[in-house]
Amino acid sequence: MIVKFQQELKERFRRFILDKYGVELEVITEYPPHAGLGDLALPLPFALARTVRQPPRKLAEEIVTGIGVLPGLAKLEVAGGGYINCFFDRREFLLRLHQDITSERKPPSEEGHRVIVEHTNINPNKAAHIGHLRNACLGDSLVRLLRWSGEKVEVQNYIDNTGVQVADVVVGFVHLEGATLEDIKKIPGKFDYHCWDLYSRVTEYYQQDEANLSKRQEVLAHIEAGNNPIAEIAQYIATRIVHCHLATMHRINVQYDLLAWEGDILHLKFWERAFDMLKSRNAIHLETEGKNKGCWVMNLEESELVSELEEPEKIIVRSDGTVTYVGKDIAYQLWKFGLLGQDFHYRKFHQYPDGSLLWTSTSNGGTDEPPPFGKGERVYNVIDVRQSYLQKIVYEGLRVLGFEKEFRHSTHFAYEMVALTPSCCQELALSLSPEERKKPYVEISGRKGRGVKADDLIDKLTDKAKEEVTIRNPEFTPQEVEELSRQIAIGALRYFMVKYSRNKVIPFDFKEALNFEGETGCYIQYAVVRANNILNKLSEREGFQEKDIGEFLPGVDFSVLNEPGEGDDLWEILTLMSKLSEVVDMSIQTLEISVLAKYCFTLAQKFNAFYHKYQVLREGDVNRKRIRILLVYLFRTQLKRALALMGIEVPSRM
RNA sequence: GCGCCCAUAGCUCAGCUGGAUAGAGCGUCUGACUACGAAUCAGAAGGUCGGCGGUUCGAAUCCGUCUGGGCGUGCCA
Repeated sequence: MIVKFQQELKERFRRFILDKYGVELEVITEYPPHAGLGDLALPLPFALARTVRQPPRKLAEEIVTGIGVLPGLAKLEVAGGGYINCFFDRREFLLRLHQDITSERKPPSEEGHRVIVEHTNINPNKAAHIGHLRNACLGDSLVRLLRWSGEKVEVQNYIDNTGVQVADVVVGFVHLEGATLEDIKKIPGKFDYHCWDLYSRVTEYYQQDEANLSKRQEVLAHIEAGNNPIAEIAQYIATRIVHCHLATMHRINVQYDLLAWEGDILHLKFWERAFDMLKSRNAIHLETEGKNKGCWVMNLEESELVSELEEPEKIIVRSDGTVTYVGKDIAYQLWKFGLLGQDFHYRKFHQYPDGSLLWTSTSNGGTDEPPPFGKGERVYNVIDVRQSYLQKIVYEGLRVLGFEKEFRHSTHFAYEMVALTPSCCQELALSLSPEERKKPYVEISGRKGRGVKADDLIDKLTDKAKEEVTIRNPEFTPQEVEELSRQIAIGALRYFMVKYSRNKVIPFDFKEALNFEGETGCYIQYAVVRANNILNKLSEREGFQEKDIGEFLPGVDFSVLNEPGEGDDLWEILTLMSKLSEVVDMSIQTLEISVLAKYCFTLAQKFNAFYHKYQVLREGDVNRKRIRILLVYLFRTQLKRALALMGIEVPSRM
């Protein structure tokens, strides 16, 4: 809401500078370091001083006296070496803020462009781990932010069901366990956990004797050929694991619109189509000599990527004729933009408890009337930073095909990995080599079965939350405790996963992750719960209803807002609340969910301080009381909204 | 070798496109619950912003360089 207000101000200053000094300047606003210096600062005189060649302080004074009275402002002041500080008219601002926070947000228009966000993308051969959680929390938060800012968003989850990783688990079942499809189907309990252990046993099996690797090749060949028992086993494993992953992700409030299966990209010959396009554009060529003889390679000599490579070429099709992951991904990316001239078939895969449907791609026998998928205007791929180079090649593929706009509209949402601290490994009884022990952290490795499983972490968090809830509320029913601790656990987890900037490695540590105090999701939830408690007590004791606020507002005397003590305290929180949409824009622009996370925490902090300092229920002065009620209500509404953008719910009590 | 990223308080991190006294959380120490529930709050201690140059009226922020660490650079994904 503060953005609109600022634009009006900037325009007034821009025109004044143009009239008086004949200089066209972009007026920049910033926030003063503390509230005493005003609500908005204009460093404009410094910029003007350069062209006009006069001291900034003097210019600032001229501008302040010359520009006169501005709407919405209480006063202007010159400060420091030449800042112009603006003080808002607090009453007017508060009324605008109330209007803004209580009005409905318009839903995205149906005919608008569609944005595609791809995230999660876990290989369907083992349980999800904490690294995958970071991906899903970031991706899902981005989805929520985009939707809130009015975008129509389609969420895709790519399933690599034909790759090496699934093949390895098949090797495990068939060659290590001697299991048939029927045996595998009978495996009870957490199937993804079973595969987690099996997968690392297969890695050991390969290490015992390199000849064992031939089993992987056999299985891969069977999967590719299709219509055989091995392929059936692979598909069964992948599908069952995907259901496990969906269940895990559902626990943390993450949903998808479409599962895109790599197998379908192959069966429907997406790659062949993309291959033709690349060939006809001479974007790739068949290498006839040298070490890449027999491969189709993309020439990157003219790309800025060339400096990252030893060879200015990237193999797209191997000499045995199979396509690499990059090739498949180019085809997929083309499809996402509606550039491939081909489409999947679709059928329903799963229905979420809220009624929304998850669709899946399929190679044949799809449902008659699926909703439209693909044809995005912009595409975000949430993939960890280690794949930056491959992502660049995928986008480069679009560019060399002449799709300049789509190239520019492809965004790799890159984030750093979650790693394990040596102490965390010790806690999990994971063995480390002497070199690894010396490192600050070690990578998670599904292959080695080294990692913290997502469900285990969620369980731990939930158990701890249960303890805490029960200590504080021994009278709660088991169902209440269950629901509240779920919300608290997920809040803690989701906040933990987004509070770090994305280019920071998270060295995972149970103590930090299981914390409910300080800068945590729980802290923020607690602030909202407190605000709700006040509103609930008001309603119990005085029959207050939230809609009463709109009615008493016109009659309130707002002079309290201008008092040095209380006025300034309230004002600080109110201006902070007004910045949510600005923070959301910033988060999207920089792809930093941590910006929003930090904002929520700061807002909660300010409220907690207010909570201790000022009483609401027992305040005798009517105007004071009403303004405090207004603040509590606006705070509650705004922070709850901000938390929802990170998929964090607010418990009714805690 | 080349490319990308990181280095700020004992620990984990913020610090927006350069701007007004470098901020949080955890940990340590001192205080505050007959309640709008202390999963909280108030206060204290703790920093030559990795080193050295440069640009600028002004640099944690931009440029160069060095050091230390991480990750890429596959006919794996």
